[in-house]
Amino acid sequence: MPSDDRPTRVGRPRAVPDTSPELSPRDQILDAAAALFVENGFSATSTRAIAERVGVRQASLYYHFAGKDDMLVELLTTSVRPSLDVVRDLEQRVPRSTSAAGALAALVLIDVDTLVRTPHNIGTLYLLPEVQGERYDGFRVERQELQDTYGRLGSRAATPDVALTPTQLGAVLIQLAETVIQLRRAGRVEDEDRDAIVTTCLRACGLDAAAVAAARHDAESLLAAAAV
Amino acid sequence: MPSDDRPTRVGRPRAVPDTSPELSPRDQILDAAAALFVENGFSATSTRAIAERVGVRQASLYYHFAGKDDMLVELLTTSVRPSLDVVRDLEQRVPRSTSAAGALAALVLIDVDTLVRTPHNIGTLYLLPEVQGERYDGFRVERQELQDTYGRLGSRAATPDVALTPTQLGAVLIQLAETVIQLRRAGRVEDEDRDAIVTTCLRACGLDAAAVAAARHDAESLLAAAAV
DNA sequence: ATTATCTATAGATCTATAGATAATGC
DNA sequence: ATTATCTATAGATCTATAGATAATGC
Repeated sequence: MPSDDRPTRVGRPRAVPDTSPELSPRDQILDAAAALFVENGFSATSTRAIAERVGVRQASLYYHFAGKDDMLVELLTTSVRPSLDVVRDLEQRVPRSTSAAGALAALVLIDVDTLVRTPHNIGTLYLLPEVQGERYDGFRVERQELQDTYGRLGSRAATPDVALTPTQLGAVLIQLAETVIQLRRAGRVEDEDRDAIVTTCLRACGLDAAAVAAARHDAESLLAAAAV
Repeated sequence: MPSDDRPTRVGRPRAVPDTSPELSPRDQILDAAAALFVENGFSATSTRAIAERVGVRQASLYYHFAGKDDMLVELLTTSVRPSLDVVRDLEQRVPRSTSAAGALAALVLIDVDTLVRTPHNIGTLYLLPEVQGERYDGFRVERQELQDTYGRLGSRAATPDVALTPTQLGAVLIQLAETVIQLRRAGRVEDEDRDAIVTTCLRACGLDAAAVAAARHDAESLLAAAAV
């Protein structure tokens, strides 16, 4: 038989034929929702707009999701999760011999990289005012854990003349890492931009040029070891 | 005559008596809108909700504003304007003798201070996705001017071993200053938090502990001179 | 029988306009 | 006469549910 037979799906066919059948309908919806939430915000995005982008009728969304909220919840958690996983692993595995500054540099690299690679600049979703609502507590807890890790690693890396508390460092460092979100909004993010962010995080911890270079080197080995 | 006569106003009286007659109706509306936009976002805030908070009927808003958009435009511009005014003045007036690092420190201090003092944490409005729309071009131009100033002053202040371009520095420094927005979201902002931000901005430019202290000292004199 | 869609629609908004009304100002 | 409100409402949404339908799976 000719292999260009569309792998037919169960269920009533769509009125408009599926343009990306390689994704599950659920993932198609999430992708469309992400793009629209990022561009217009959550409340300004109607379920109708999401459905149109997917190519299904508005009501069909409710077969896959209970409502818009659930789409946002899922997008948020899948967006911190990768960083958080690597981070948990990293903080445990960091051998005594490795510099805290190296570990911090590795964390920033990973986090920035995740934010750059994520489709539709999903990182902006953190900034939506709706995410302050308790409906999204779970996500905010995970994000706080990431911020705390920044604070711990930053404090361990910091030179003695840095007066910031771990809490302050956590806030400042995660904010710095998220500069990449704004850069992406403005245009393409180059390798030099990522370097600039990593370096600045290390500078914030009081490291001088030589120490920054050393930390970046340590980060490379750490990440090479982590990549399976 | 007894002076507790309410200074009666022109126009039909409100159904519910005015709770803050010291503000013009226009300012009452802006204040309510600011609070609600910050808490719930722009699209999630209905004109009805704004009117309720003010204590007037929904339709009455349209006597003062053509629509929600116009409220946001006005809030945005009045929120960058103060920083921008001081900054324009500062950059011109900076005498040759003053250090660029001092000028940068002064800029950060002013900007952070503005963001801390502004009612309802209005700075968060920058982050609303709706503000990306061309309806708000004017505001974004002004903000870009502020960011460029960060870039210029930062570059002049930076030690030779700092590899960031002025553009990169501008993005990083303004992002750092705006850490205060997130801190305010989380709770009260202490003097130490502001210090932490200023110091980190200077560190980002490669300054060591001694240079940071010197720059902060220069900033004090600059600001003392600026305050009329 | 199960799955994934569709059509149709109820009910709840929400924005903006038209026109009336109740004050002060002249 | 002017000003700042009010009441009433049209028209356009928007979310979510009910129930029908057209595929595949067994």
